[in-house]
Order: sequence, then structure tokens, then C-alpha cells
Amino acid sequence: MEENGKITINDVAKAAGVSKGTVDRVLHNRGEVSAASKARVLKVIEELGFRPNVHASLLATRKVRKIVCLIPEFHQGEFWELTERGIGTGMENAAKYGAAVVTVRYDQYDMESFQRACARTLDEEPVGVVLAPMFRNETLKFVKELSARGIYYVYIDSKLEEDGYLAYFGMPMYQSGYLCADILTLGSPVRSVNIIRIARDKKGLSDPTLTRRTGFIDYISEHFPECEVRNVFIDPKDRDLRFKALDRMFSESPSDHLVMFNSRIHLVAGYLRERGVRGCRVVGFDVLEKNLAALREGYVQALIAQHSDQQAAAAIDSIVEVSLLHRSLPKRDNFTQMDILNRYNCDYYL
Amino acid sequence: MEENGKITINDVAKAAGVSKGTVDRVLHNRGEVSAASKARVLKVIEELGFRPNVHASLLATRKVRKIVCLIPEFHQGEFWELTERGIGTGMENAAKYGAAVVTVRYDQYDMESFQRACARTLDEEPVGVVLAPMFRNETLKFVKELSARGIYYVYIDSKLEEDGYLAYFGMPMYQSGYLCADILTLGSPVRSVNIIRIARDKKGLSDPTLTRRTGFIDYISEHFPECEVRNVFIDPKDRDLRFKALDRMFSESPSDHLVMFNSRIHLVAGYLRERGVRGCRVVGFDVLEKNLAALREGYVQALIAQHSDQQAAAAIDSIVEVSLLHRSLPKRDNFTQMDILNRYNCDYYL
DNA sequence: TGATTTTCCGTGTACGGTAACGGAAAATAT
DNA sequence: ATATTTTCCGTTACCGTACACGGAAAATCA
Repeated sequence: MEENGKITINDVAKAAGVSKGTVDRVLHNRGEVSAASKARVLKVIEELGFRPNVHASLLATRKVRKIVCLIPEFHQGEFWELTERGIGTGMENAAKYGAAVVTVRYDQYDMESFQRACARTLDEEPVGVVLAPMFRNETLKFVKELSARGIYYVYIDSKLEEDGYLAYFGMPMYQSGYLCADILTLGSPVRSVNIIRIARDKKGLSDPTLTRRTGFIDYISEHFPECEVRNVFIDPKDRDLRFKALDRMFSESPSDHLVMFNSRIHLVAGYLRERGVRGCRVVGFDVLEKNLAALREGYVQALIAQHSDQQAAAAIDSIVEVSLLHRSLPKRDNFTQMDILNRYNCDYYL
Repeated sequence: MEENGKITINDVAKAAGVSKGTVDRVLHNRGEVSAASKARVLKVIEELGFRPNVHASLLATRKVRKIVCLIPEFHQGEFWELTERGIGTGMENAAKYGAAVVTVRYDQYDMESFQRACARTLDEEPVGVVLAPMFRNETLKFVKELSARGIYYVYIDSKLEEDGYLAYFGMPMYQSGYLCADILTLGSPVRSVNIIRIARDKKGLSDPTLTRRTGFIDYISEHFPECEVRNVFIDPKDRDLRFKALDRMFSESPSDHLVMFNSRIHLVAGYLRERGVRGCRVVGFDVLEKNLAALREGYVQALIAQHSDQQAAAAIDSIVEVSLLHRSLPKRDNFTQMDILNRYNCDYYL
């Protein structure tokens, strides 16, 4: 019976005094089983420690299970590109287990676009969803619907303060700001720091880097209380406006320590390059191609990076593990490591 | 991913005008097939793009394929412990595909012990071997034998300059030394640097950190030619001898910049802790528990780390992919990223 | 009570390979 | 020429699960 711990569905059937068809029915909650039989089968499964054979299962099953990734649209060279690469990796892995990964996109600045994307996601009837929460309230509504339908969901990048998610993969935001301050100052007192921020036209969008900024400011005030921290707002689209704002910064409140908390530090680097400004210590986040270029040219001294590709891949894997391989639940909150990149190790990143 | 992807062994058999038994024989080089039939089958496989169904294969096959990991013995808290963790991960993954991972150990200072380990490895009749080359000549002899038997092998940690390996996973050693110099000096001129090295009693053992040291020294002489670089030798076992050597260093040729190129920087940290020496900038390699402790306490400012666990896991995976899943050959040389750890990001490492 | 519907469950086949078995054809020996 | 090997290949019994099918028993209806 228990040869090599290889307990089959037949062993369970025999021990429970039913046929393998019945065992299969309870395994998949397919109904058509009396409460008594179901209880008996469940008990035997427990006692024998029966685990279905993944390969036999995958071989016998016809239908393809879907996993949806719900992420923002993006242009080439933007942050989400790396996430998309990770989705590709996750897709390959999922394919091994006969699962298909579908990517559904939305405009991260348009809530209705997000709502339509949610509807499309449900239409796919997935077993699981990977999502990065951009619109707080809408997302809360959506994940409640997912829970109701018994669809697993996994947060990447950031998460909401609710309790139904299967797992979360992302960076510890507060700590990343704290670390950033240490990298920027090299641990030695500095007179002033200029934080470059994106001017937000639309209100209501939550700022995902707020926590990071808090960590940064805490480090500064704990270590160098007399250091002056200023905020400078720039326009991400309009080059002229942006250059004007930075010109004004350098004339009115100059600092040789510049930092940004999102992935757009290349905007600052572009300015420094054109103006021929050297000698600033500049630190930013994330490994966009343009950021790496700035790092190599020396307009940026350090980047703090995370493997958002691995996050996405891990998120997909966790759904595969649970819903296809019937493994036990994964670790809930998974904080990615924070990678410090400079010109000497960036070429070996990834 | 392919078009239909639904090509089975029966399709191949039909198209080649043979039975599936014959197709299976050529698939596994099991012989008992005429040259003509074999050629025909191979051609059809190529044309149809046939890929055997992994799950069906795993379901039908009885025997367990073995993968051997050939690594040095170690004590708790030593470098190879992390590698062993990675072997565990690789083992879980391999188990999904019905493969068993066997670890064979040897004394890295005893060549005969290594030779015995090689013999034991061959006795296991593995489909693949993961190894870290410690004894150059003996390893060369061994891998030649592996090639002759058609056994795949993958290098981790470092590799030899021969051409039969399936893949290599390790750190770019020269670059890691170069990077280390930048981290130690923070890119600003320093007067002197003391390199702490392990006094080697036995000759003939190759020093795996030589290349790293070269990278370090190149950085220093390129950036700060007047910086004095000294070598100080310490004993790894005998605490008194070690303390005496370090005492002498601090009195005769002191420097506030200390570096080690292996994983033993905690030896230096231990000295600094006991002597109450503060104010040195100390950089080392690898995330041993003792190194992390020293980092948190501030006796070490930075560690350069690699995920040797991921290396081992990736090495095992590559053998699984090729020999069990019949995938195409993996990327040959895989350089791990170099991670910079300080007290603010080390707690999120892994 | 007999007819009809539900509930519940056993049986059988398909899924795509693996490998043992045995037999026909070809090669070699007697 | 027949007897004996070899070579080569088709057949077949699994591997463990999913799911359609159909039938017996129980419940509901007439």
C-alpha cells in the first residue's frame, strides 16, 4: 500500500471503501458525493498523507488554467518594463504546468480604464490574479470580488492594508528611503539636500513613494539634524519647464546632493548632462536603461534597485504552486532585497 | 508556445513509418534501431518540432535520476553553508521532476579525500554533477572522465579554463576586487590600505581570491597611485597568533582602511571588537552570520556578497532542464550580480 | 403503488510516454 | 541446406489522474 510513500488515488479509494471516481470528486469539490462519503475520503486523505501526482494530473487534464497579470501600460524604458520581463519568466514556468498567463493593462492615470481592465480580468475566469494596486478604493472593491469568486490574488510592488491576499512581493519602502539617505550622504554630514519630485497635476492619486520619503527624512534628521532638506518640483513631460525649474533651483537654493524617490532620476541626469554640471552627488531608484546610462557616465552616483522582474515571476509562481500544484500556502509578505548599484557593479546586474 | 504544441510520439511514429517503441528508442539512444530508421525518425522529429511531454514521461518512467553535488565539507557558519542551502532549493525543484540530488563532500585541503569523493560520485551513476573546483589538476582529470561517460557537469563558485562544462555560475572575480576598492575608499583618495590575508601553510593549493586582489590593486593604482598597499598575514585558527599579527600591524604600519578578499573578515572584526578599535573602514566579502553581526555592530562597513545559494540552485536546475526536460542548452557563463551590503540593507538580504 | 426525478457512485477510457517482451527477418554458423 | 544468432521493431501493459457515462438507490411525484 504505502510503497515509497507513493500513495495513489486508488489507495485512498480502497481505504475509504469507495471508487477512485468518488475520491476525484471530493478532491475537486465537484459535488455529487454524500456528506458521509466525503468526510470518510477526507479523513483517509489526511491519514495517509495523500498528495496527488502532479504529472498524472497535468497529463489527464484538458483545460488550460489562466493567471491574469493586471499592470499599468508603459512605454519602452519605463519602470514596468522590468516587471513585464518577469511576467515572461513566470509565464514559462507556468507553461510547464499547463497554465497560461494573460496580461491585462490599463492606464495608471485613468480610473475608468482600470475598471474596464478589472472587468476583462474577470471575463478570463482565471484561477489567480497578480496585481499592482494603483487606485486604492477601486482595487479594494475588485479584490473583494475576487475573493468572492474564490480567485487567488497576489500583490506586487506595493500592497493594500487588507487581508485577503495570497502573498505580496515588494520592496520595504521605508527602509529603502533610509538606506537611500545613507548612500547619498555616505554617512558624513552634509549641509543640504534637494529632493526632486514630480509635480502632480491630478489629485487623488496616491503617491507610492511617500513612505520612502519618510524613511529618507527620518535618517537625515536622526543623523544630521542641521541638514536642510528642500523639495523641488519638476515636470516629467515638458522639458523646458523642467529645465527652468532646475535652473531656478541651482540659482536660488543650490545643493550638491540631489535625490529622487521614483524611477525618473534620468530626468535630472539629462539636465546635468546638457548643462555640463559635474560634482553633484546624485542618487535615485530603479534600473531603467536611461538610469544605467547616467550611472555609467557619472551623472548619477548610485541607484537603489529591486528585482521587480523576480517579484512578478515569484508572484506567478506562488499562484501556480497553490492552485495548480496544491502546495501549502506560501509566505505571505516577501520583502525583496535592496540592491545598491554603482558604476562598478551595474553591468553585472541581472 | 509553439503553434499547436500537440505533436505526440505517435505523430512522429506515424510520419516516420515506425512504431512509437522505435521512436522512444531513438529518443533515448537505447540502440536496437537501424541506422536508416534512426535517421528517418530524427528527421521527422526535427521537422515536426516534437518535444516530449515532460509529465507523461515522468509519469511513465520508473527510475530516479541522480544529480551529484561535489562540494567541500564545512563547519557551521562557513562559506559553503549558503551553497548548501541553495542545494536544498535545487533539490526541491529537481524532486518535482523525479530527480534526486546527492551531496558528496570532501576535505578541501586533502587531495586524496577529493579523489575518493570523485570515485563515489561516479558510483552514483548520476546524469549530472555540480562541482566547485578546488584542486585544479585532479578536477581536470575528473571532468574528462565525466565527459567520457556522457555526464553533464556544471561549475559553481569558480571554473577551470577548459571547454566541456555545461554551464558556470559564479561571481566575476576581477570586477569584484575592483568594486571592493571603490567601496573601501568611497572613491576618495586614501593614504594607505592594509590587505589582510590568510597565511597559507600548504603550498600547491591555488588561491581563488588572487584575481580579486588583482582587480583591487588595479583600481587603487589607477585612481590613487600614491596610496600605499600592504599585505598582512594572519592565522585563521590560532587566535593569539592572529591578535599578535594585528597588534604588530597597528603599531608598525597602521592604516584605517582594512580589507579581506575571502569570507573571513569577521576575524578582523573580532579583533577590533576586543581591542575596542573604532574608526576603521573595513570591507570584506560574503554573508556569513558572523560577518553580518560585525556589519550590524559597525566593525565592518560593507560586505560584497553574492548569492551562492542561487548559484547552486541554478546549477542544479540547468542539469534538470537539459537532461530531464530535454530543453536546449543553457547560457554557458553566468556571472552573478555583486551585492553591496551595509547595515541598512543587510537585514533584507535573501 | 407505480412512475419519474435526484442523488450518488462505480466503470472505463484517454492522456503521452516507458520499457519489457517476444517474434519476424536478416545475418551467421554448422 | 538447415540451425542458430543477431538485429530490429511492433505490441502491450502500465504510470496516476480527470472526466464522461450510465446505472442503482433513494426521494419525490402522480
